[in-house]
Amino acid sequence: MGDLPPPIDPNRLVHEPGRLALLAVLNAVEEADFLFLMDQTGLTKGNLSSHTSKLEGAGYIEIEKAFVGKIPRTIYRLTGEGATALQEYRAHMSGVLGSIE
Amino acid sequence: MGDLPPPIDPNRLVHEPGRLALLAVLNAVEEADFLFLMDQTGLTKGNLSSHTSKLEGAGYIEIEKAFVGKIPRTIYRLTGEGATALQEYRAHMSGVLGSIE
DNA sequence: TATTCTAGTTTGTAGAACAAACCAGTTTGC
DNA sequence: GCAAACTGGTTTGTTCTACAAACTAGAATA
Repeated sequence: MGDLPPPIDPNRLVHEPGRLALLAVLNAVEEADFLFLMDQTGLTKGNLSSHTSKLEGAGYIEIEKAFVGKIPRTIYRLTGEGATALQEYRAHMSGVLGSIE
Repeated sequence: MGDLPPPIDPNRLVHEPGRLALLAVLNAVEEADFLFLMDQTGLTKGNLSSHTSKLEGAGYIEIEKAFVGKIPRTIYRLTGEGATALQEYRAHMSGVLGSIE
């Protein structure tokens, strides 16, 4: 059964499953490339690209474009702001889920 | 830091914050009317109406329209299916959140 | 009988996720 | 050395959906 829930108002930027997956992966590894992120999140290239752009725009991740030899290689990292947002999301949703049942 | 997260694929019908709030409230009280739900969830009338319709369409809640004297009174209840979906969502998201940090 | 209140539903719009198409550059096969 | 295929993405277009505003039917009020 459970108590009445607290106000539910998660950060929508984090709440979206695709982006949550991205942030969670980057939180775990702290550095990843495009293919690794595709593999881990199950996102298509297009979605991964647009989600990473959105997260970069929010300052939650940073994107570093470099070359390894002649092959372009893009590295993604969580920023401090992104880590904070993820932790806040986690705390918020833990509270919500805890009120259920 | 945290481990790599498990596949993240929450039930979208439940994941949407407005509907999650609705389900969580109904899970706590097991019966509620329109105004109580508006108050508890913070949803506007229009959104509450459309979210309840969607949840009813999914079989997650039942809507009983009755009259108290001459005033129509609509009662909302969680169904067994809805309770199951909510518990599954809770389990899924708990696993995801647990993998963070 | 006109006005307002209650309890919703319907409608219109703006935003966002998603997949498909596209693109620049590189490697491989013939 | 030219074409075809692969890498590593970005851009574009469509569909879905949340949201708020406008609407509605009936009841109480004045």
